[in-house]
Amino acid sequence: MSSTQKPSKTDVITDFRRTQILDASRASFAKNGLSGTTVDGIARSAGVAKGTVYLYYKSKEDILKQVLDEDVAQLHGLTVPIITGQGAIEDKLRRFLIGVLTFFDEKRDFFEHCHFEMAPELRKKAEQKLGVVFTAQVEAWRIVLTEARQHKQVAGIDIATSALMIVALANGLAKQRLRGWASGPIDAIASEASATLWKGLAAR
Amino acid sequence: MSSTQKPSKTDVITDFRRTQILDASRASFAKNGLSGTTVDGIARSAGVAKGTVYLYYKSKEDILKQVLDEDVAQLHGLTVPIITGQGAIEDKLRRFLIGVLTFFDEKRDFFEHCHFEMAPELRKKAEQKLGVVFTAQVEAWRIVLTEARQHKQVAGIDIATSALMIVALANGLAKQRLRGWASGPIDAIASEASATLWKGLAAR
Amino acid sequence: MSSTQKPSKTDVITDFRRTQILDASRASFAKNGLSGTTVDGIARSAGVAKGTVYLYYKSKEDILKQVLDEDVAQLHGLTVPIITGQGAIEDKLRRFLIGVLTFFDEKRDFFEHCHFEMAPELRKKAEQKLGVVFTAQVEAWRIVLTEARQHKQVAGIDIATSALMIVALANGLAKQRLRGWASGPIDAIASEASATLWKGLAAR
Amino acid sequence: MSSTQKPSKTDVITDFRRTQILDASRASFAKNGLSGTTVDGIARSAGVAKGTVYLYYKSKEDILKQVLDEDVAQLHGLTVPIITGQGAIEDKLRRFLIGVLTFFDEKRDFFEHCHFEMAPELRKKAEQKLGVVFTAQVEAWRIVLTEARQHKQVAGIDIATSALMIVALANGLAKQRLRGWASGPIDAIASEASATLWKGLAAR
DNA sequence: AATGAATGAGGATTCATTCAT
DNA sequence: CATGAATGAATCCTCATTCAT
Repeated sequence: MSSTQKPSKTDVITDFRRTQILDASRASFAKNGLSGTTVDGIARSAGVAKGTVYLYYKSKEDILKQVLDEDVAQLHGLTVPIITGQGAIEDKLRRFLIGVLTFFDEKRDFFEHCHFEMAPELRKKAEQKLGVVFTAQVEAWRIVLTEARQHKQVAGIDIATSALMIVALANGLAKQRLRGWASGPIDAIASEASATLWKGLAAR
Repeated sequence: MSSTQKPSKTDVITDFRRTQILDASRASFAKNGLSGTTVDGIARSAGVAKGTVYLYYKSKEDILKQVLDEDVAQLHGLTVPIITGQGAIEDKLRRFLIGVLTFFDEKRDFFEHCHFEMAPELRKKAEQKLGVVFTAQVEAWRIVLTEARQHKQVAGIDIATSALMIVALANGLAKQRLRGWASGPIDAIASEASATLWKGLAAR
Repeated sequence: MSSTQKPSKTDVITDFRRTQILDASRASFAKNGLSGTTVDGIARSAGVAKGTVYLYYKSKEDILKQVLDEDVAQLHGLTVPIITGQGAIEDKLRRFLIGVLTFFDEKRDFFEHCHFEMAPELRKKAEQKLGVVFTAQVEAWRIVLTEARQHKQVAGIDIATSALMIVALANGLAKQRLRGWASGPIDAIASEASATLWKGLAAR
Repeated sequence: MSSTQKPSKTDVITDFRRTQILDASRASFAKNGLSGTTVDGIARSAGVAKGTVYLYYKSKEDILKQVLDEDVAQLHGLTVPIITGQGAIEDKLRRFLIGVLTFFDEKRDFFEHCHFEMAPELRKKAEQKLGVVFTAQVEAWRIVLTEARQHKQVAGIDIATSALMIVALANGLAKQRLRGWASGPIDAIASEASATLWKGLAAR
């Protein structure tokens, strides 16, 4: 009986349109870059008229914000639970790397490529949002590592830097792949890298 | 007395102007992004008239190419010699990280931020150039690690991935700093990270 | 009831706009020359915004092409049927001169004046198109004269040059008028010139 | 001992420069059209610096004026003396056609092609100048024909139109050739056309 | 006299946004 | 709700002209 149980037809259409437009936009941002993407093109891809786009988003910038928000949320959901969840650290490490690499492999161009074509103010905001995720990742790792040190599992003196390293390595590897400078199966790379990293981090 | 000792006045002016314009452009690309940078703005920053910019560079894209070329060359010169040079691997690791972090710290926004606002074709070229440097770094590390393994200094089975990890970590850390998600003195981070990484890579 | 009877409103608007813009362009090309014509000016004359011009024509050059095509077609339709149609040759001659003179009198400046301000490649194309009409005129006259010779109506040995003369005379007279070096009623000139020319061409 | 006998060195240089620049300009106007011709290009072709051009001509328009003046004078000198000179009318006709066709064959593109790219005011002036020559031609023919009629050599009632026809035919033929729509030796065309025209004009 | 670096007005074109239908 | 025609600000680039050397 709640309003969420009986979405009006209008709501359904609205949802449909918003998704339609957002998907087309994401694709275009990834393919053509931010300034290479035109509202005309978005409308055409989405199969609606240009004016319709403005019924659902108030500007091109607004569209970009939504795309970013969705992606940031996805990245967060895909990685932080792994860190804070159950399991051996080395295994978490491996699964974390897989998560990050998979996410960026899927986003391909968009995330890295278009992120920085934005107007200064928007860029700042976008970076803050993405920064929140990375900071969450680092923080989650810091907690995990701190606890592990108490169990003498890890040796590091500077836990904060260790946490940073993990996240940095994950993103660095993702970027290499993104740009095509490194290829090969994600699993293999994640296994190898997590093993090496764990060896570096582990006590003794 | 040779002609190289007495550059013509024209040459001096040309050099001066090109530098003047390139510096203004680099700053603007970093601050405003690629599409946020206008030739008018570049000219104003450089203290010359719009037309003057076109006396020295044939288009906005041409300017960007020059900026990229210079930066890529600088990154290469700043990092590869460290890897191929003399010294203990752990020390090289530390100095390599310092080199990469320093470079990107200096470039601040530009390199990462503007790199991806480019037109698709130009982007491809820029990535190829940057890719050459990263590939050179990875290859240099691979050679160093391979030799080290022959001396039983490193344990890795998959040397290629290890080399990739080093470069990825360096760039990942650089990016974190670039975006302000990680701060602190470069030296400290580099020392800590290289120690940990070396522990992971070293034999035994 | 067919679709041709009920053109969509869009079609009507499109037709209207294209005509509106083309007319303004033709006038400006005639008055100010090719490089003296600005898209801004065309838009102002046509009573639309600059951007609107680009909704209907993809470039200034495209507009010029359309103007030329229309005019070339008109010239063709106005002259060739006279030559190939029925009637005494002397009468055709007179009517042909009238047709050509009338056409250029109407076009006033444009046709002759702006034709040659074009970029080399476009100029070549325009000349080819106009050349097609003139060649068609010459060829039509050649056929008429050849047949007339078989009936001993004309004396000429070199029919090809005679045909060329007719067309050249028509255009030469048109140009004189166009530039204001010759005035007077078209009919009088056409009558006099065709009589003289026919006397020169006719047998005996 | 007059000043014309001992031109100062400066005068010689001035003359040389002016000729140098004018020749380069004429060539460029012919090849690239009026707006396709740049002062930079003229200077380069003439082998001088851009600033030097402005030492001898006060503007691009000024250069064009000079080129036109020279060409108009040449056309005049090449045709009017033939008409007013000695000889049978039919022969004069032939030689007149040859003169006009030769002139335009030599000028090729320039005269016709660039004449009309000019700014309105300049165009008017240029047309006036050229009009003077054509009017002079027409007037010279009118005098010749009028006298001939007194000797019962020509039949025409409307001598003015006959004179106009001659000049129009000459220019019409010249244009055909100019644009490549008619080729063949000038002499043959001139002979054939003058014969036919004379037959049309002559008494009986 | 000659140079050519510097200028900046001017013009073609694009595209985000609005609004009447 | 949806449309797409219309808008005009913004941007890149050209080139005639000037002037310090």
